[in-house]
Amino acid sequence: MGDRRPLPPDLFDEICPSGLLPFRFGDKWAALVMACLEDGPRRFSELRVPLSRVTPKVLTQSLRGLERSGFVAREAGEYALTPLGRSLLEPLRAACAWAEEHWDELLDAQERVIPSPRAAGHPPRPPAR
Amino acid sequence: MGDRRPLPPDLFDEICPSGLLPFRFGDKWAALVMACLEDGPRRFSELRVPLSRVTPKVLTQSLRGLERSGFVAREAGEYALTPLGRSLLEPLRAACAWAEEHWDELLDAQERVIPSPRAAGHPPRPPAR
DNA sequence: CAGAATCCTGGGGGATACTG
DNA sequence: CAGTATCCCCCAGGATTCTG
Repeated sequence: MGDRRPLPPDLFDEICPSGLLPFRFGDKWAALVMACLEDGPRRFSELRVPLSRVTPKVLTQSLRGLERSGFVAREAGEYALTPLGRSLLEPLRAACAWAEEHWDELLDAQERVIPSPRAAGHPPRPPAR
Repeated sequence: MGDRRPLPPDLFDEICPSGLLPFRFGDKWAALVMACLEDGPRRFSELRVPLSRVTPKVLTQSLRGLERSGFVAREAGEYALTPLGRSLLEPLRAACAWAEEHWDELLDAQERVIPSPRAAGHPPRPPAR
């Protein structure tokens, strides 16, 4: 590892903590929506199929957010990835690959519930896909 | 692009939307904390230097969250990345690299504020580092 | 079909103050 | 120094209902 110099106070001085940083990008469903648009434009109703657990309002919100960020464009009722959005798929894939690769470690960590405040949380959802 | 087959309804069937997926991982400051631990273990007060805008309570929260996820371990007042946490730095880096590479496009999108509900948001923070 | 309007709730996360 | 304890506010995001 490095040299253990003290951390400079201005390391993140004016940085918006995770504003434009694509970790923690978009809202809860954004990543999934992006994935759905991978193969080409989709209409609202098409998106609702795999995202059946998302209410239309929330899906709309998510899409509007992605539009505002410039990742998705809507044209004639069709949602499509912009070039920028498509380029974002790359780091997204990397992240997914990482998750699959470390899936069991992630679940392990979930198990050995460290004394969390609100304990007795959700039972870990079974993996899928 | 692909074949435009309809999206299968079970595409994300049992998936926790972005639960274990490292996009949208942790809380607001998690990524920054991880970055601070890159060069080796740090004590609470060391972390507070670059994260001066984060209150101790919130920083603690963030650290506890990272512990519970198995990304950070605390030992004798020192916080350090676990192997799992360290491995997460890779996709994180990829994401950061992407952000830097598309910085101007990201800002552009921010500018041309598409008719958002609560308009007149924050002025875009200037980039740093 | 493609949303918009309305209502409601949890908890993320900031400010401030206090403690072992 | 390394956190807790309180208080509080906002808003993501879900349920439900209504509309062009």
